Amino acid sequence: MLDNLKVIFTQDATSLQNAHYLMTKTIKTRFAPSPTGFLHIGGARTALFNWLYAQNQQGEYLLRIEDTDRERSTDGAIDAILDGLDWLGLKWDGDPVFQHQGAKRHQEIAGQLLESGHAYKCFCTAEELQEMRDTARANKQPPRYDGRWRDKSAADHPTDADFVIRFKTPKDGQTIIGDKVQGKVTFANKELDDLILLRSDGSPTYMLSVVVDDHDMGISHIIRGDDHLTNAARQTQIYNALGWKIPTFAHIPLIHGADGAKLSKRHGALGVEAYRSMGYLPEALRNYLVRLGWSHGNDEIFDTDQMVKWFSLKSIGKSPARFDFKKLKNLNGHYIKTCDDATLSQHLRRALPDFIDEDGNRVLEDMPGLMSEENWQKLSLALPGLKERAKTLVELMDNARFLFVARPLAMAEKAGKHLTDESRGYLGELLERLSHIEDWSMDTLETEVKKFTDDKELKLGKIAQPLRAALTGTPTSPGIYDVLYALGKEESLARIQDQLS
RNA sequence: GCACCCUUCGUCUAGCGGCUUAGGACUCUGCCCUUUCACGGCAGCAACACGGGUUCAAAUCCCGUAGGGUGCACCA
Repeated sequence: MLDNLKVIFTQDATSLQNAHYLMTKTIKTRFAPSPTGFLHIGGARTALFNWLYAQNQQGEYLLRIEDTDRERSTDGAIDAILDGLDWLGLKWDGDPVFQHQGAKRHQEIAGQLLESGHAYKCFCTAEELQEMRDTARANKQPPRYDGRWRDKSAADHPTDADFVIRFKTPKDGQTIIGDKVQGKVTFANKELDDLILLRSDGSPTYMLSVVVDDHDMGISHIIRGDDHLTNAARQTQIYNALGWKIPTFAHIPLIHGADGAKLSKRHGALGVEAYRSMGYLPEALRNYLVRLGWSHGNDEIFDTDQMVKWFSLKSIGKSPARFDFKKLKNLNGHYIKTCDDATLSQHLRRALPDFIDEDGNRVLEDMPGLMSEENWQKLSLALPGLKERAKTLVELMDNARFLFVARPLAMAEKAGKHLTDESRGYLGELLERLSHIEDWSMDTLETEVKKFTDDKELKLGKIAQPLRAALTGTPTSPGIYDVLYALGKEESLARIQDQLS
């Protein structure tokens, strides 16, 4: 920021104004996942809120990978997170920041804190610390570091032992955080012990790195899960020790599983890519997620523009929400229905190879092999009818199966019931009429079939059901004219013929 | 154990002292529409955790109780 300023100072007045604007007005949010696993649903919502707030304020939304724990961070997890955000449409501004790359700077700041007397060397061994915690617990005391090296002078330090750098938290008084969601939250300083800034191998811990990075990146608003609420107090103390401006906090409540407890595999603790594989649309997931904790009156369905326009930290509630697949599904049905065919096709192609059910089992495994370009064409003809009645892409594809199966069709029991001697007779006559149709369009087909039922003085159901059975082998399907049309004349006639003998 | 946070229909929530016989959405049930399924339309079931205050008036403010959650690592 300072470097930028210098450059701008040499330029004209407009730039100077811009610089001032940058210094004081720019809203910057960040999403800061740790790459130790996939991007789960809670993280996705945190990212969404950060993204929405930045959009709403016309600010920036940055991505920082918190990989200071080199042991547990994996490239696979990083890819999964980036891919997940991309799919959800929560593209970050600029390049992602990798926290471990700032280690030097973090160490420098730790040194600064040491010099200014805000931190100290602690020579405790792991065993000592464990013992400390055990005794505390045995005495029904909170397990905390007792500060035994806090006031030791350099003369008392061993020369050949490993040490960590600890932050010297204020002993008395309280730390107050003003939170946009939680309101004013007060912690007694005696509740907070001296946290570690630098490990014995010299590597910085999360608590140090976040503060330094958020400061250096110019983050104005920290929106994250409320599991970080106590961290906010600790971080506030570090900001104060450094004399840095404290960013605005907004700690959002967590998402629980359907049973009210922690998210389990069954109830949403899945990577967002799992939702893609279950056949959910990103806009549906976004819409569902934004309503978990945030509201705009009685509104339920938002397109992205509306979300951005209406989003505010003020309207975020404080109580945790439970994850409910039923509602997600309903929303998904809505977005499938309203999605244009071309986009829907792309989603289908992308997700089809990985389709799973809600238990995570692979489904429709034979479909990818079935889907020749010709079949995708066929599918696109049937899409308008198909998307009306599917709540997930998996369901949609499953319902589309009749398009691709080979003749003669296997007949489901409930479908076969419609094929009686009587109905076969009608089908035969209808077949004759259909074979003369030149213009195989939905309108013509409808006219022709209606004419047939009029002539015969039949209820439409009398002929539609047997026809459906013959054409699809199933008791349910899209509208019968949709089916005839998508199948095409040749295939339709052949399928009817198959059932006559 | 200690600290902090939370508590309106089964679920997500509206409500921010009187407009409330507490509204919407999902789920469920019934009816209508109808070529099946789905959509859609209509109707119905269903909640202010409990106990004290404050006030002319409380789901809304305060205090307790109970229940739930989160945090308390050389993880992030």
